[in-house]
Amino acid sequence: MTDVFAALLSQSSELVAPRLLGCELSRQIDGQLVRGRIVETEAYDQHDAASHSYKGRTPRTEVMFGPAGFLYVYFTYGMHYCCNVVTGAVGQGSAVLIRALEPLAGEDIMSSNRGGIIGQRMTNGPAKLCQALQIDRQWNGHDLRQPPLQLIIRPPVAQTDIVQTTRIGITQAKAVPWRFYLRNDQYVSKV
DNA sequence: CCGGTGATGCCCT
DNA sequence: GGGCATCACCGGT
Repeated sequence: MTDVFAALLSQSSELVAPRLLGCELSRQIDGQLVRGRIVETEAYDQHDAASHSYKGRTPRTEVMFGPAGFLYVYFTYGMHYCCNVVTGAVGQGSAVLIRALEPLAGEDIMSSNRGGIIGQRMTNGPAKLCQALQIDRQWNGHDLRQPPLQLIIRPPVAQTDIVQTTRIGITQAKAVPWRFYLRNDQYVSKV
């Protein structure tokens, strides 16, 4: 396959989730660059009771069943957005939740979007980083190869720098170890 | 630092 | 109508 981006993301969410650590989300807002390094992810899959796609295709989860490399944005708890990178083959219903970023550029814009918060609490949670990058429902289904919101693939991080553990904030399939984060990274949402 | 809790809207049963 | 892949704030330590 010549399309490296699609080839990488077309793998299972369980494989893609650790691979996205060290990759970057790049966003342009009013001509300004806002960028962050992914430091924490979680995998979700159709055969996974914690996944939105578990009960099959619905209008809400339609994007999850589409091609890899697109963004699945969902709204939860009446006020928060979270974003996922769709993975796997078409029809598979799998995605990787982006749970935390290390800010690399545009910290002033992120801080402004976050009500003035600076530092780790600016982007150390899935809804926090969406707020910082101004990602909401209108970005659901966005092609992550296209500006103004792109996923930048970086070389894989060393296996020894990755911690694998159980996912956060779910009530189903709590034992499944599909959360991945960078060891000793201060921007991870929770140790 | 820690745990408890209220805010608030949409999706699916 | 119940539950939710969350967050900020509050009070006690």
